[in-house]
Amino acid sequence: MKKKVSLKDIAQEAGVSTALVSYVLTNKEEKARVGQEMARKIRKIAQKLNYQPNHLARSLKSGRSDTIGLIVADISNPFFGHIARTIEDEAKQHNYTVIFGSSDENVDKSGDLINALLNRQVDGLIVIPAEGSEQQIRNLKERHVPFVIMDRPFPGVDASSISINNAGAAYEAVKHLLLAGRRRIGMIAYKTGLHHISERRRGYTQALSDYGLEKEKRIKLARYSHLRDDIRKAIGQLMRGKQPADALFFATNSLAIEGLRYISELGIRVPEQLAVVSFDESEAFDLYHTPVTFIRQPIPEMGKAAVRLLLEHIRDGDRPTAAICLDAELVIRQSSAKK
Amino acid sequence: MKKKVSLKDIAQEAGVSTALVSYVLTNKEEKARVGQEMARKIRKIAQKLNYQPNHLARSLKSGRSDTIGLIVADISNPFFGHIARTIEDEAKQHNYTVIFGSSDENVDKSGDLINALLNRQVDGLIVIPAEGSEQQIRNLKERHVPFVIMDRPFPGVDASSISINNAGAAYEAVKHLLLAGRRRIGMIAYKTGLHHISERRRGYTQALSDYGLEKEKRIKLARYSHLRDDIRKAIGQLMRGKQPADALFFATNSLAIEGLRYISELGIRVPEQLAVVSFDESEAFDLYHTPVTFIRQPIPEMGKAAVRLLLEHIRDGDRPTAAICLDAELVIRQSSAKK
DNA sequence: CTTGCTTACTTAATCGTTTAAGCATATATT
DNA sequence: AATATATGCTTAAACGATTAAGTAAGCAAG
Repeated sequence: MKKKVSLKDIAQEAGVSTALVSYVLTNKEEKARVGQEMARKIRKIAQKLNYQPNHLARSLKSGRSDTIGLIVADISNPFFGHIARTIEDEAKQHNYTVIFGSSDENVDKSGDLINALLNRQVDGLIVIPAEGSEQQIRNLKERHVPFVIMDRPFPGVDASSISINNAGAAYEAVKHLLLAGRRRIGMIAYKTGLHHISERRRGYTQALSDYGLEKEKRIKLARYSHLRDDIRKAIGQLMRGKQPADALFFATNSLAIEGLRYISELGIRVPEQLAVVSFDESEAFDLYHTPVTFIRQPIPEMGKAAVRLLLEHIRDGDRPTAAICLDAELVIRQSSAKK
Repeated sequence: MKKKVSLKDIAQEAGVSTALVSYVLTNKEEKARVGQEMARKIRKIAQKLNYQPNHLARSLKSGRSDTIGLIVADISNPFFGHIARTIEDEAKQHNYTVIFGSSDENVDKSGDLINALLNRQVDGLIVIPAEGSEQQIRNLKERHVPFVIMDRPFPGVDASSISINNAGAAYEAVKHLLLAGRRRIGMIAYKTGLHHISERRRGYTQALSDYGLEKEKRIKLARYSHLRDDIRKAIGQLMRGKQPADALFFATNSLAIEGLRYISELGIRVPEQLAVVSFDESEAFDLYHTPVTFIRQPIPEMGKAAVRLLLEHIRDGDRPTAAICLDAELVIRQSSAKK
């Protein structure tokens, strides 16, 4: 790469010190009482040489990089992509840049990522934590790194977080299925200890028991690493016997998409034979022969809130933590129509 | 944020100079002839204090940031998300980090992004260029910034690029429709001068004329900014009259998804009444009632190739440019079945 | 004509790291 | 004994920018 133009080059050309150039180009001429003539000259030279400040050097001096680190599970998953996009936009509004990394739901990768981002001197982190990364989060807290957890708060950790009312949303979804006349409602979730998923399970369970159906609980779990096989097995189990499920509630969109693939293969009719509701949005839900009822998370609001809260933490290291909880919306379509 | 541990802190604790600490921690003890005893002591202290090198300072000194910049159109679009993911993984393999930004298919944003990334001293760029950003690319070349163009090469610019055989893939897709007995094949593409789209159009046109159907050309264009409306209008036009289209070829997945939504609304039967083929992959294509035939781009290979080529350019500023062109694969499913 | 205030700059230290060059001291070679 | 070599460390400059503190010249006031 061609050598970049530095303050020194401009200073040389103008016959002055780099300090003066710096004062002018950072608009501190008043304070530094730079001559108008000279200020104009410096600016002209800077323009001519196409000077671009070296952000690294500036950061080193100032201790601020104007960069935030984002850790998601997998940037190729549209849910996280969408989050990343809103964070990017909101960050840009505040003159921040985003560095990201995918943890792949893996604790070790997550730890490496956190370190890599911190070494690059990010001013703060937005983390969608992987299972088992609780200790890493505590560690951030101890080190007084400004950070915000998104999507998956840890109940035992006092940290700022942006999340949705997972239990409530799941409750509404299941209630909706019940009101549609379904009684044997299965749920397929990830096999994980992450709080957002347990909450969704809790909402499901609560709804069933509020309707006197606690005996009808049918939760099946799938491993992130064996998604396809586990889902097929789960659906196989739920649909077999004389009392097959008449509704399925999926805890995330990836579970639903994989599940619907199999349901189509099996020739199960939706919604006549089986109603379907899923957490999260997906383009695939629109194109399914009967558009899928789903729970829409307010992703743009979540992203904006995350960035704003993080910036407050960055600006004020002592800002008390805040757990922001937003509401999700049940979007009802044909896949959960009455029997 | 708590003050970070620096070389100075370690040096102080060990009672030596920072230079010595640096030699040890960068494994240059041999060269610098550091005593074994001392090396061990320094390493122990570093561990105890949990020293993490300041990447910014290192980069400032070395002139290398071990960071590559990625510019996509929109990270929330799964196609770009997928690309970003493979680039991230491949970069990590080589100890590089990725900073990204979404251009929104907008020249001004693209320019701002390029500058923002370069100011942050990225070692190189991978760019999926927006329409009209040709001059920005030329400018990169002039400034000797190492970069690789992905997905959308500019025919008039001598730059390294990774792309696919767009015309060939489109040709195969249309040929496939012709062999399936379709004769009134419409195409819906973006209204853009970007080469990859023109190439797809060229492939379509070529296939028609090779089969003696040049008169049957029906290309409709949609604006990125008015996707929904333009597609509805286009499909409306293609399907009306006594010679409605019996097949549709979509130039990208977002066009297809929007198009299929409307096709479902209109109650048009696929594939009986209308065969459908789309460029690019999508989960939605699997869940469509008749799984959609599509052209699969080799995204993982493209991402890997892009990173590798970029790293070669970074290592050797004089490396001649290379235009790598990969083949895409037509995945045939029911949406394009014989009439 | 000395003191003090402006104005318009420069000097120099600093951020954290790297690395060539220098400087003692000890040991080996002739 | 004089010289060379090896060993183990320190010094200091550099990367590019920021900024407090210093300086020099001009001018006004006492």
